[in-house]
Amino acid sequence: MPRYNPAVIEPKWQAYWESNKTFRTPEMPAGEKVYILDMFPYPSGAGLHVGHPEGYTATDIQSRYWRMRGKSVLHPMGYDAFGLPAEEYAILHNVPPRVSTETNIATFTRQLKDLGFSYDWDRCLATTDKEYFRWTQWIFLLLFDTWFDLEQQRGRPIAELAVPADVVAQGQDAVALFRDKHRLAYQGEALVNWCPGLGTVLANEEVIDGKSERGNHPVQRMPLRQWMLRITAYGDRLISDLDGLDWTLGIKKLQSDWIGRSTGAEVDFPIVSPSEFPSWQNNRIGQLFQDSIPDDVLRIYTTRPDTLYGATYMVIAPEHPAVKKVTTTDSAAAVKQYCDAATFKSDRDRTDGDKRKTGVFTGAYAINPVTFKPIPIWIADYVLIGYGTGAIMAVPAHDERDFEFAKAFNLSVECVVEPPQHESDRDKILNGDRCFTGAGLALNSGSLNGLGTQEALDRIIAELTANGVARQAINYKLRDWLFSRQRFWGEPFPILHELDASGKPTGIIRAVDVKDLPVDLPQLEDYKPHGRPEPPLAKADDSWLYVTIEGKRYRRETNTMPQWAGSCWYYLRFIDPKNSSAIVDREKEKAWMPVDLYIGGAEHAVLHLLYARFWHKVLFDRGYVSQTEPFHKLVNQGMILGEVEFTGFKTLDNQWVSTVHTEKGETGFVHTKTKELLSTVSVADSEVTKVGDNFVLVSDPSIRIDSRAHKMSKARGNVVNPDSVVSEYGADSLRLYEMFMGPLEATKPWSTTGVNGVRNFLDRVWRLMVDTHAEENRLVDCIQDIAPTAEQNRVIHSTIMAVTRDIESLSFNTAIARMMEFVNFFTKETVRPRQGMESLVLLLSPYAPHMAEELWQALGNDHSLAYQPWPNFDESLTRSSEMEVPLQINGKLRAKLVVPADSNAEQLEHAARNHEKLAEWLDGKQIVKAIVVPGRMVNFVIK
RNA sequence: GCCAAAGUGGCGGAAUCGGCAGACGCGCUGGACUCAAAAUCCAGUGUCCUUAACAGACGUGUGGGUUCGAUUCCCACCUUUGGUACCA
Repeated sequence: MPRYNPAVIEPKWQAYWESNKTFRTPEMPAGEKVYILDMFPYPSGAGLHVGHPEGYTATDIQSRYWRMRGKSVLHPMGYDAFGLPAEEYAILHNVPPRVSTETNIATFTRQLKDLGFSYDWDRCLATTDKEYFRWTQWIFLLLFDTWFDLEQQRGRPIAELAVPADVVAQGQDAVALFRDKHRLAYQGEALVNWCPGLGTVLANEEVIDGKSERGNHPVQRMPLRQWMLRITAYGDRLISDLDGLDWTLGIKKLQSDWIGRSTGAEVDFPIVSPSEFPSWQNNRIGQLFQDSIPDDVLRIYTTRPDTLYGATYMVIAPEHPAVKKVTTTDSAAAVKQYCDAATFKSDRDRTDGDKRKTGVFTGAYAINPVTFKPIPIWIADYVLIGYGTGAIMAVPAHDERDFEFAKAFNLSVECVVEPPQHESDRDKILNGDRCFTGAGLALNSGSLNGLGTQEALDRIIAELTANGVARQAINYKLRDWLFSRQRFWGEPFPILHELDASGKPTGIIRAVDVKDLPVDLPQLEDYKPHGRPEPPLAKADDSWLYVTIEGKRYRRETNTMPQWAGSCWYYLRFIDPKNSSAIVDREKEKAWMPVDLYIGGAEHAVLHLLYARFWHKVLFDRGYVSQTEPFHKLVNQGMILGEVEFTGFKTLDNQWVSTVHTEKGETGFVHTKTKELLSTVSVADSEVTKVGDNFVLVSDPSIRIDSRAHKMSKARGNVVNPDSVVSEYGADSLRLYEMFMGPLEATKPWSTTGVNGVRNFLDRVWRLMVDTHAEENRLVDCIQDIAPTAEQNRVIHSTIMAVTRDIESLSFNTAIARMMEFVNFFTKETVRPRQGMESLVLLLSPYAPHMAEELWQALGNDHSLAYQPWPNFDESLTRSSEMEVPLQINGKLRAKLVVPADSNAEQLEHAARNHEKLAEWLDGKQIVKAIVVPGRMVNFVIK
């Protein structure tokens, strides 16, 4: 047989697997199941990136391993294909997004198949498939049909929502609007990034410094009718259910911080004159705190109601509805100017860079409901309209932000929490010259005086609740999910807006009947934005846009769903991809869920995983899935960087500058002292050397050189294309290399010589078994049907043991190292027992499946090894009869001792005391203590 | 600023429980084979000092600590990477 040639072997086995449907998954698991899932890719025009095969190989190894261990394995692949790039491409080239998407999917599929992944391709799906998004729309309708019962903490059908009698009395339309307000999918006004220059709405990521990323046009924030999903209702469950998941603590914390639950109180501050206050207060006593905010108050949210006595001013967000109402005529001009400026800043810009506080006084005052004193109402953009009530009480003595603002605008600071004795700067704090945010004893706080922070908190909430001016409240940093996009290439909403005789919306909406799903996208001639903040679907023909049902005319919803929608439930569809009567068959769902192992990039740690968990919980509440959580174990693979590069810096007159004297300026790297712009120069390996911890120029060691791996990017020109790696080294080498680079979770640099190294290993495996000099298929003569020697057995069985253990703990790099040791050992053996060779082939098969199949065939087997039982090991054969034990004196290694492996502590100590090399160390010394760990070491403590 | 992860040879990395630091691979050096080269095979390869050799000292970002013994545990600090950004 000839030399190892992946270009021949790999297509051969890919064709074999495909035509034999080797990896077809049964409808229902037979015996134990395991569901192993990749985060499916967005099929971009650039094709597969070397980052993709990293996670995909890891899951493929797991899948192939568990098949050989006899489990039913579900291992599917699909495409997250709705989204912006296809639409941008359409605008640029006038190609319908569906066409470019299908081209890209074909490329991705070809590339994935070239890598030999064992997906059940019959289950492949794309979120853009009509039969798929039909069910995405169906789930939206389920969200639309669900309200959240706070008492029961679960979603229930909208029909079960109790409608108050006074609403019922107002008639059918009132009832409909009441229900619409409680649905998990509801319409609301939300601020969007409207870019008049581009004539479109932009995502937050597309806005940089208040300008559009493309074209640098100003972007304005304006409210627009949007579909929202009430994810906040599930906030508590999304936090508490993290407990049972096998995810890293880091990701769990990230999610729980993102949800950001806080507890505190809502408090009403009346906007009345001091003389009106007593009557306002009297009216409130004994009253229930209302959901709707009365006209004469500012409602605030605080986590520290115990500091209420220290509230010396109030701040409302520039977008707060009360701005117009409270602003006095004298302040009107300044207020308008400030608020207008704020609309041109995104949340991010407001907080970016220096944190100098800005604000403007409204001229108005509110009454502090505990001190009864009037306090000024300010407008400042450090208060966000989207959190809490969009208004705060400012307690500068005990909140850093308020303190900064108070100092900037010379507002009074009153200390109401006495810091503990050990706190530094106590006097300053008590004088209001420093801010203190910790817990302490209440001070200058009426009935709270002397109470600890927690007691004061409980007491004040109780008092104010009794007085009808406050109530306990919970808030989340997490906002309701803005679910609509003013884009073409997404799922249309299955929603109709009723029109009156003149064609105006009546405000009444209805869901498209389930039997009429899917609502397909209309054909459009032109995808370009039209200059109004309105979605492109509004340009569809009337035949698509308008619908008449039971004599009423409706206009279709023209927003589309965001890219997240399709990825929220694809893991369910893989279980039953062809089902035409349900999202997934309930029995199959019960049998296959949850996903046992989910591997993907860390960039989805928050949003995708949070959104999918939310949908899953709604499906659970409504009885469509059997478990509360979809993804049992989650692993994030690390990023693969480009090759390590050495970079030096030079001035314009070509003088080297050591990296010690460089820093990042606005337009590039500059000299620390002169601020002169420097050019970066790539330096060859041979021109640098390491001195101490740094690399320096060989020609001038005073010049330090930067050494690092950068993210792969087109601009830098360090992108590695998997296709070219496959054609040069083979898919098995690529797979093996990506697993050998280091731990799966780690960020690691690419290295072409490293790929060469694993290819070299595969060549050695080949030559271990195949006679490369023979013309025909022939094994080497060393392979014999003979029992392994004890030493060979030790290698065989300890390799099986280690590789098995490492595969289960996802430590693929060390598993490969063990197989290399195996090959190094047997290469030297002139007699190679067939059984040992077969074990190696099976161990290697999840990593390098093509080569393994080829060798398996060469060893005389006539069908695929995909379901061949995983080799067993006998632990007793891994142990040798003798072992080497280190001997230490005072913890330092001084000698080594060969003893029978089963020596006990006594024998070990005895042998150690008589070891001739230790004699010189022990001579004239006294052994104070002997530490003997059988099978490990001996240590004598001497004096 | 805050949160998280990580710092080990020339490089990527390894080291189940606190017990021989540097497995495995790359690179490098030498040797065998060859007319020669490639390929392959074999051997060596942390630093320093010394030696004919054995041996020895130092060594896992830095500084402390706990321990018979620390890459591993504790404290403080430095650096890098990723995330986050006034959430009251």
